[in-house]
Amino acid sequence: MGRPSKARISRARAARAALETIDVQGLHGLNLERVARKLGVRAPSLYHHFRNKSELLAEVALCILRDVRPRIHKDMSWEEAIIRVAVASRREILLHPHAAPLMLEHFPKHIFLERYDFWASWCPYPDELKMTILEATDKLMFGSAMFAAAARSKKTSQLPEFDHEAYRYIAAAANTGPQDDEELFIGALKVILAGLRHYAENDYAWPKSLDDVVRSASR
Amino acid sequence: MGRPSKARISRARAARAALETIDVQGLHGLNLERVARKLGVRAPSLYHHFRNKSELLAEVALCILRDVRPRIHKDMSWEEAIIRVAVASRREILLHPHAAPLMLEHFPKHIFLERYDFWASWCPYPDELKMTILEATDKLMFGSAMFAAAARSKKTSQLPEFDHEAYRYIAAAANTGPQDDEELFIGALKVILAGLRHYAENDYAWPKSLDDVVRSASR
DNA sequence: TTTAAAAACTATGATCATTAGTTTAATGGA
DNA sequence: TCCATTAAACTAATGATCATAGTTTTTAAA
Repeated sequence: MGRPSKARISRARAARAALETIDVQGLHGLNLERVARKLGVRAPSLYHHFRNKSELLAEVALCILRDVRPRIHKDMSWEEAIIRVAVASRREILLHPHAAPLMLEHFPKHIFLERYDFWASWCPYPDELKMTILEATDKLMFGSAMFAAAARSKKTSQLPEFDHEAYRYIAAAANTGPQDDEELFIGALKVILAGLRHYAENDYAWPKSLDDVVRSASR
Repeated sequence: MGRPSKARISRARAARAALETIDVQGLHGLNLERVARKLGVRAPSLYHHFRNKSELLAEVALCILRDVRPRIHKDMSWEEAIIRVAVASRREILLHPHAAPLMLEHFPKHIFLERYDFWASWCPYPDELKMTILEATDKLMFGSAMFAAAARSKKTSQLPEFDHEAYRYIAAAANTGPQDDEELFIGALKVILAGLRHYAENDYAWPKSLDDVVRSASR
């Protein structure tokens, strides 16, 4: 069989096929033959569209993050918008828990540039704070999503089974707070937003001994 | 060659050998033969100490996190302690950037129980907030560490090269704030701590439309 | 109409995790 | 002390899977 009259593979279709395979079989269950078969071809044919497997996986990561479509508009507050974007991103990642580790190795940095710039133009805080806000919200989102995904992937809970007598403080905390992953995450985001409203105020005296930690950072 | 008079392999020594290999050759450069050779044995011998490669990798993850030894004591404030623990953990992960992805798949949950319980006993905020604080600080730490590690692993910067004219807001922000990874991270932590001091106050009116987001969380 | 590129194939190679079966040494009970 | 069992190494082989080489057929451009 030579070249078909119509191409059976495209980067996008291949990425979708790979993602579906990952969703069902897990990341370790993914191999090129499975993806190819889903497209009606054999494995080596994929090399006409991707240099190697890694490039296909990068396309999968892109594919997931492109599906993030938060419902935001300029009528809502900046704070609400940032929460909606974060929650939408987290949900999209958790739609494909087995694929989450791909985000780390194949993060498509460029697709967030536009979003970051939009945020930066909207954000009412001084320029010096903006990168800190991005660090706080974005990294929290990814951290939270990654670990929730890992737990779902392994079908375990994030907190292990433990002796509630031996660890009574953590037991008390776990029983009292939000029981839902996402609620906990939104709570954490709100703490950050609350912090921003006050962070710039002068009466924030951080312990002097902390200066050592900070100073040793920029070595 | 049969059984040697003294065992050449132990789980701990194997994990160290694997970690050193990963540090030098990267995660993809790791294979059992390399680890075995470092211990003076051949690959199949490792199977007397680990069920499979995955179990060895889990030991590596444990190995890294056990090395976290923050300098804290009850004389310092709770806030300072939490920053020191977070920074120490982040630094330890970044000592082995190629190994960072292992944290995700093989996170040894149990080793943090003790630490969590200690925090929970010290933390001056109400029980309902404690899990939220852990979510915020821990997930931020991991998210920040993972992405910094990924960037170092690939020898790229976290923010891609971009057109400073086209994205002038993000350019302005990037030029103004802290230039150092870790400083940015500490700033984000401080935002969280500042938020905690105010979070419980009643006068925090979150937009009503946010309720939709939160409600849809606990579905 | 000829030619080059594109897109598929089959066959093959290379790398690695893993298993099977063998050998030698330590250990612990008779 | 001797023997049986277990531990810890080995060599050899298997099987999965990524990747490349070389072939065939179709499309598209010159």
